[in-house]
Amino acid sequence: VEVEVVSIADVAQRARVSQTTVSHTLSGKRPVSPEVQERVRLAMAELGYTPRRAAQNLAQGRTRLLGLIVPDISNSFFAALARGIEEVAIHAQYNVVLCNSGFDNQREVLYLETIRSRAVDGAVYAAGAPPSDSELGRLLGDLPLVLVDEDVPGSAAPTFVSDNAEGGRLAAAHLLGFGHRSVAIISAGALQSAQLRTAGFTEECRRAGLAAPAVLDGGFTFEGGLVAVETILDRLVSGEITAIFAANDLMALGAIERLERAGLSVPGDVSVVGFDDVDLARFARPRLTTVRQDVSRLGQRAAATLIDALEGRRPLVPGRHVFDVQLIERDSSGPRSDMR
Amino acid sequence: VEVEVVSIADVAQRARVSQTTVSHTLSGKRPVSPEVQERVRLAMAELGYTPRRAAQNLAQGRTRLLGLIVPDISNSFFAALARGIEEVAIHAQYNVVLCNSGFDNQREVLYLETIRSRAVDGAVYAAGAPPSDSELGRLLGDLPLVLVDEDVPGSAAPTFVSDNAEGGRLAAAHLLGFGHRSVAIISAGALQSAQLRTAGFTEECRRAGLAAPAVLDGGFTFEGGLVAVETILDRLVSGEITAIFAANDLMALGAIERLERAGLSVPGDVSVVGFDDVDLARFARPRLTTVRQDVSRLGQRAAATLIDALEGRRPLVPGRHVFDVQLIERDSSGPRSDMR
DNA sequence: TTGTACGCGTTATCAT
DNA sequence: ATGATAACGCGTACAA
Repeated sequence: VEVEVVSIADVAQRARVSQTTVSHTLSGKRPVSPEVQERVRLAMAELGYTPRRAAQNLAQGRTRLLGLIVPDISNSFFAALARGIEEVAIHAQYNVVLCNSGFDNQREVLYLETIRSRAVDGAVYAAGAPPSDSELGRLLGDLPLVLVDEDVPGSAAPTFVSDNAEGGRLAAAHLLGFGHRSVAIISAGALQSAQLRTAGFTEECRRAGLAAPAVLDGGFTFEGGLVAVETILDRLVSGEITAIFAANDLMALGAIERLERAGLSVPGDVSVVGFDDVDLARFARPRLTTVRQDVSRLGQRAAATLIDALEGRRPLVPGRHVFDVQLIERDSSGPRSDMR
Repeated sequence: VEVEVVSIADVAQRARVSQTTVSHTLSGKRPVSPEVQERVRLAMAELGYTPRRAAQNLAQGRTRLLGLIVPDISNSFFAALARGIEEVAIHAQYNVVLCNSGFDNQREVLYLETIRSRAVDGAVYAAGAPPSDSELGRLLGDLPLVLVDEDVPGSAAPTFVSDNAEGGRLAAAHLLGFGHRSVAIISAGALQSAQLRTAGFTEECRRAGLAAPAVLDGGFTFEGGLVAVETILDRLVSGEITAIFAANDLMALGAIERLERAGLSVPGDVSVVGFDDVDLARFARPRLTTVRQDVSRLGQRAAATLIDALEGRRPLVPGRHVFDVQLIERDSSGPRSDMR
């Protein structure tokens, strides 16, 4: 079957009107008499006409497409974020282009370049491995951008993040309250969010007169959490370290896995606290004590702000929007063992 | 700061060449002398030129965009699917437009219309609530489409699915082997995949000379699994039904939740087998016995086939590609209690 | 090796 | 209320 492409000209001819009128019948941007409207609609139906997006895009100078850059869509935190963003987008008649960077800087740069080519009208950027300050500006030009979940130092884009430092403090207060005095932190590289969580936790420890906790790197992955625990296993076994704070739930679960494999019980021997409160946290056993972020609100607010700007309702103003977090006490944390 | 738009004409003028030469310097589709190339590249760099995708799209009649329609991106099965597809796409220099339908038929139709407007070059469709046969054809016209995870009856699109019936049989054989004689199935509405899983399971029961199991609906959600168990709680408590097969892991976890809430132990009192083997399955306690699908292979093969067709390498031919499944025995299933 | 000129399908401007 | 025509920015036959 040969493909026949129906253009607005075909419809116009069939309805015996101009292309202009066909266009306006569709957009409603100027009055069209009922009879003509009827003729046009009939012609469109008969021909099976649908306007080509590519042509509309060129003519209107926009695509009604939003870029969404996330480090890992199979991490359910980002999946939930994507869901919230897509939801808001579709209601405003935008579609979302999914960009999964895998925490890879080159990939993120690639996606940012895509964005610069005006393939999308704007972007929501959850950075996993952001380029340097100056590079980011160069890559993006003046394209509307909002940051979510992760600060990008030097960027003037509006930023939507959870109160990571407060989350760290809450986690610390919780563990300190259980009598833990020596805690290890599993953080993740250069990511601001992880650093803030670590900083908040450390600050609370200092306030309690304790030495700064050891900080390990787990790269935000299950595997990383597992390996991190391995490097301090002796101090865990000896009871020198009695609790672990992981900068996300995945690493916390990895940590628990390794602890149990070493015959250590959670929370009997070691308490573990995570961050995010992904679905996994509630299904895992022991159910994970963690700091909950309101992911969908984060995503929805970021997307709504971007769309408001694209629609000319409100310009994008620099600024950090910080969302409350909440400690969810479950079963992976408890009193220091020698205190029970 | 005012936005200055750089077009190919600006570059051409600055490099003192024609637009044609600029275009070919970029595409490499015809030779350009080294000196001229140098001049053009310099001009592009100085002006910060990036070709506009919208214009390229119109000129070339394509967008290098793939649509991906999934029922629920926050279900980690579909998240993994999306990841695999995006991975293949980006390597072939395509981007993915994420469409999350929420198992809502109207939303799916909306997305299919988007596709028809040639916003994308082709689509991967994981149906959650597909339109009727005839409607689908009407909606899509001749747009390249591949189906994944779910059959759509009446569609001629190449389909990539797991061997759902075999999965059902494996689950049944497993439970039958443990001595279970009365099992309930938690299925999901009109979805082909769920029906095939149910059919395979039922077939194996019949082969063993058993009555056909009761079939409940759980809508593929955690909540649905929970409610489904509730409706047969008495028969579970009485020991009349000793095992449950759920058509996906989420419903299996919901079922377990409700069972434990009712004081029934898994697998002590009731065995539960799921389907998919999402991440959750291995983290939940008891760790979930389930039928594993090779999600990433499914997604990758579907995407690769679509892209091959778009690049003109191989046309899309109707046909079902069925992928092997595998029973993963974990801790949520065991011998029938009165047989131990 | 390089340039000219047209087509892609729509929307915006200006005219009637 | 309707129509003619010019952008929009790029790719590419065709020409030189």
